[in-house]
Amino acid sequence: MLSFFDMSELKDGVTRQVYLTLRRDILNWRLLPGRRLSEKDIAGRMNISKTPVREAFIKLQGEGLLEIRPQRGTYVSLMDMEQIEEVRFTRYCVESTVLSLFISSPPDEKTLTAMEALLETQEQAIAGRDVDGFVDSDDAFHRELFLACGKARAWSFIDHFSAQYKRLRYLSLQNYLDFGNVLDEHRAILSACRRRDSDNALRWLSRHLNKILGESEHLREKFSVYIKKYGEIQDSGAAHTPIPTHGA
Amino acid sequence: MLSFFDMSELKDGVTRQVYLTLRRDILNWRLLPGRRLSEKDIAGRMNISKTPVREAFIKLQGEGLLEIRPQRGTYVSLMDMEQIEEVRFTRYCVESTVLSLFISSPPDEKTLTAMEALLETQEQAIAGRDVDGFVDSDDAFHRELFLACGKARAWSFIDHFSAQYKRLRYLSLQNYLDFGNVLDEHRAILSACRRRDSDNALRWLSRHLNKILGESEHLREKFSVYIKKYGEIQDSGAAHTPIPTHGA
DNA sequence: CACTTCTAAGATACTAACATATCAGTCGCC
DNA sequence: GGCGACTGATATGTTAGTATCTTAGAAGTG
Repeated sequence: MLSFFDMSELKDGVTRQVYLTLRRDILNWRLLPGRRLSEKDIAGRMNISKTPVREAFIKLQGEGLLEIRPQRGTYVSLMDMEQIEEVRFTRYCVESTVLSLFISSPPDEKTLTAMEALLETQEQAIAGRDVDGFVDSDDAFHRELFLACGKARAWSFIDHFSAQYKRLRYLSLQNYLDFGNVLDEHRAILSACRRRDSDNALRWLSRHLNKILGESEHLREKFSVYIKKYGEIQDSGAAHTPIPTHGA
Repeated sequence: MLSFFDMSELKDGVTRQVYLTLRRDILNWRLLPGRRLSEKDIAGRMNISKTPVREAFIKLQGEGLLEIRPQRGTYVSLMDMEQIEEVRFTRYCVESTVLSLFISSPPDEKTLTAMEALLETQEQAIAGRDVDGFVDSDDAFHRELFLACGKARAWSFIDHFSAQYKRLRYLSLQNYLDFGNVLDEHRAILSACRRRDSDNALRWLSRHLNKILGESEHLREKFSVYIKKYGEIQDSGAAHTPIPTHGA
């Protein structure tokens, strides 16, 4: 319940601290889509001036997490389901190729061991109902795959514009508590890699990345106020309505 | 020879103008890799204050075109060949899938016509030795493909982190004047699309995107001062040496 | 001469104040 | 009552100046 203006630590760069704090709380759903943010307000709460806040806003806008309307206001982005789908598509295009690469090259025992270790980390996160820890080890699992193929930067490209995707994943995990399924999918992918069974590895990866969209149909109704609508008037509606903050 | 502080127009957003001006001149090679930029200096030349310059710097850093060293200085990024290679890899993963999609779905005559029109635009650019115009229509050609498949955002993701790739392409075109080859490749891809010949379309796409790396071997020697070195001391060397500006 | 310390210039990081645009609500006119 | 102009509050956009950090080079020391 520590709200988004914690400021317990600010060693390097105030701008960076603001950025990290806001980013975490948006992905956490402590700051809900559509919520209005104000440079002045946040600067005041954090006892800093507006400029670092403003710069953090700009960075977050670049990741699609904030929408800055010039001279009007800044809002936490609504969930753009079309964008999330295209992130998934892009990611699948790249990651399936990386997975094939990994399997077709000589199996890298060190990487396989590291990935197994991450699965154990995930198990622990499940036991502790630690959504954040689970999400971190999920990312680390996939990242390992890219690193093993010398595609670290390709991962960081994907990671960079996956912010909205991650926000949906967080919601999905919180609501369906399907941690175990994700873990099973990881196990299946890894096991197929060990067997050098490319077909099955790709099948499981596809299922793994697609699942979030399958679930999104269920989420769509329940969380429709947080989802961006097309075809309606773009400048009003849900984005402007005050939304209960349930956390501050 | 109009240098990078032109300021002929500044209708909306000073920050945006600074951003666009700097971005153009970096991709143009009017601002060379390794060159030092100063907030104060640019602000002074443009008769504006430092903040908009600073914000433009941050955006350009996000695209990998600038390197901001806190409290030290801001430099035009050196060419990071490994990053460019991974951009190419990522792009090929996505674009080959999009191309397959385009061919396997019913052929979209409107799109094919539009792409043919773009080829004519390219021909004109070649006739006029207009590198910028050529590059623009090159991008437009590929973008059309993504739009036709409903993957506009996927294109914008790729486009966003392709800045360094584009800079290398500009150099390659200026030095090898192989406009015609690029045009031929586009024609081959389009013609394969018309014949719904997926294999050949993909082969030509692969050749098209790979070419830049083949050429980069030749460029590596001639332009080595502009290329990022790994394994050396990261905090000194070429990046700091004053480099002839040949334009301002 | 080799090495350390000091210093001043100049870079980004940040602050505080001002400029400009937007919008909801109100006033006044019909 | 209905409708358009005005206005105050407040948002971001921009400016100018201050603070802090880094570094090159001078000065001092063995």
